Amino acid sequence: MAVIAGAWAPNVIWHLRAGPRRFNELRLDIPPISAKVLSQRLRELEGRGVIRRTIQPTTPPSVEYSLTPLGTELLPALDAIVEVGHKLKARNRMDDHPQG
Amino acid sequence: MAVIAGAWAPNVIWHLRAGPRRFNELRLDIPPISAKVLSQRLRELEGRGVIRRTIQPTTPPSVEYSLTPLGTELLPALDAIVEVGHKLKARNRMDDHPQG
DNA sequence: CCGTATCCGTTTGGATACTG
DNA sequence: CAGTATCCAAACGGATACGG
Repeated sequence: MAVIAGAWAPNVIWHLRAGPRRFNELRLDIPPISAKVLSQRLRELEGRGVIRRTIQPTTPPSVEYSLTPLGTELLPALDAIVEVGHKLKARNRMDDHPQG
Repeated sequence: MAVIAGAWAPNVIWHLRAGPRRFNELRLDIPPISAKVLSQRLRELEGRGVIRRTIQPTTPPSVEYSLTPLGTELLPALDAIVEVGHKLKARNRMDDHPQG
């Protein structure tokens, strides 16, 4: 499970699902994340082979992060967990307010 | 993701996949887990609706933990994550030892 | 724009001892 | 057997300041 460990790691993976994103784009995608933590997570996920870091030779240069093929395999799993979470929340609301 | 948060939570879920287990059985299933943490995780997972706690009126009485239907839905997701982890480990070994 | 370094409060989990 | 209470060290993440 270490592969998705750390605060915001699943969010980072999730926001890369549609294609490459830059550092500051990810910061805006995941509002309350700090630069420090985003940087840490990106480096960890890169070290584990979940994401790839690419420096684009544009003017000005920019850095892009994207999922590796293996990283992409995590998406359905994260989806499934989130969906169970939603069902659980709905059920717990019903327990508290039986008319819901 | 809070649904699987906390140390050993995925292991607890995993070891309930084949049916109910008792407290001390889970302790032995997950060797380095402490009673305190196992107790905490069981209580959290129960509170979230992932597992169910049942007191068996046997002699002596025993306590059994089992997955709820929603908890069972987490198994394929955990499987998928673990499998990606295995592939990642294999790939990283190859990177370090190109003949592997 | 893309980060890193430092400080610092909070949370976590382990060890141990104890209870019904 | 099935936990709970307490103490403690380590890890974590946030805020801030700073560098390439």
